Amino acid sequence: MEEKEISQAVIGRLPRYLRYLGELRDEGTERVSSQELSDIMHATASQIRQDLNTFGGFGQQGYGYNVGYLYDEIRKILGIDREHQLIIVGAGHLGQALVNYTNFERRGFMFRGIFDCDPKICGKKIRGITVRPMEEMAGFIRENDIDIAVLTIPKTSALAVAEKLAACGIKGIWNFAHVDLPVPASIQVENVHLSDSLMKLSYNLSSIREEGAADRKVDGNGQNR
Amino acid sequence: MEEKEISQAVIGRLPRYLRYLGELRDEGTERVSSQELSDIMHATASQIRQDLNTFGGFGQQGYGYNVGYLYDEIRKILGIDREHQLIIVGAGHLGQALVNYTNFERRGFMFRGIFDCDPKICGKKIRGITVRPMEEMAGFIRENDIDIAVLTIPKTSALAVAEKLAACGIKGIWNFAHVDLPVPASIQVENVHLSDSLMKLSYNLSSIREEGAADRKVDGNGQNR
DNA sequence: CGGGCTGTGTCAATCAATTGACAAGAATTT
DNA sequence: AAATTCTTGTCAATTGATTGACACAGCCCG
Repeated sequence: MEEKEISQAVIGRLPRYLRYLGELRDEGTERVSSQELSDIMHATASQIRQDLNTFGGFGQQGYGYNVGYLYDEIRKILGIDREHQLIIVGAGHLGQALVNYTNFERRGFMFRGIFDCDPKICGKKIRGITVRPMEEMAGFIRENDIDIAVLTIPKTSALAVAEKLAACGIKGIWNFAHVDLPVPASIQVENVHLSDSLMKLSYNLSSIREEGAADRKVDGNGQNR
Repeated sequence: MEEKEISQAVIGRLPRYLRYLGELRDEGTERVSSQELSDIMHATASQIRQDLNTFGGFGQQGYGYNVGYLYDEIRKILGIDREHQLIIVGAGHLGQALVNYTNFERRGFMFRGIFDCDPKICGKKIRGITVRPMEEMAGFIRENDIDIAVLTIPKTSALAVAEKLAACGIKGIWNFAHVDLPVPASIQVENVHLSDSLMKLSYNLSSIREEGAADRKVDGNGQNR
């Protein structure tokens, strides 16, 4: 399907491009040059052109990029031009918070089911979705064409659940459990290790940077430096 | 304070080292070699040695690394050998979920206050912490030596709040709002852009990898490849 | 409809990160 | 106590990512 391996660094920047393009589109801007984008996003124009060119020539010399067209193309590249069917595994606070966050559905990530091993929670409804027992998970995935499972369970049970998910043919796992999941390479895992992120912040706090207190500098991933 | 700039790539791997070292320590292992760690973590031994050596010679030739000692040293490097005082700004689902997640406190990240602009929520208690109106935030930060603010508010209000936080001298922001915060460089921002993370997963789903369905391969950040 | 201008696509150069190789120090064995 | 094994710290080589430079395509103005 793909010609040459595309670096995760580039992929990681696409959602950010999409975000700024969406804003431009919403305010009625029709065209944008890599230089203008670069000014807004605090990235180099060269990087923007290089990144976009990985996927094809979306721009036009002397004109720039058409905002709406580029926006749609990036959506296609990211595979968010169609719906994804998700389930939440683990109906704890975080699982419930994610279900209640409607922005995901606006982007085509549809929560179809919630599963939990605690029988006390099963039957309860969260934003209209019934919490089901774990035993029903495998069947549900197959019947409802679920492609992504969101893991919001403690690390202790994460491995067992991941194996179960792998067995019933899930394609991707959005993993909030604080472990690395040893699943087959055919399953994509995207980790959200919140405490790791917090520790990084902690490190950056302690290692005070002088930097002459320049007003601000945001890197390509929107991180301050 | 620091001698040479240390790359964020290295910092990003420290929490993962810490996690595996913690597990080794808990199961009573006293010493570990970079080779052994490399086998467990699926990273190259060379990278582990290189990373650790950025901060000093923690190991001993012919012996390896002392698990407990290395664990403590990495904690110090990350600045999690002492308590951090946090507030949550935005008492929505996500904010509440984070407050209820006790693992952060176990690592020294103490939630001291919750703030929200909605007067209907103010006064409510979440895990014993009262939700306060935004007006009290600046005073609270100063009085309680808060160093980190957790931003779990919609993107529309995030910029204004970030400015307010900057004005009252916060040191770090853990940003869950889907915007880049233009704060002074003296304030550290760690972004958790959940929808970006989901989009990355979506991309990796669509670009099917053949890879001979090798059992698994986990990269240095615990991502499958 | 031609000339100047703009701005992409792309190649080369630079910079950064990762991996490999090995000398030398410390532990362990004999 | 010498020999052997183990394993770090570090340097060099490689690989990967980012930036800079520019030819040329297409727009826009007169």
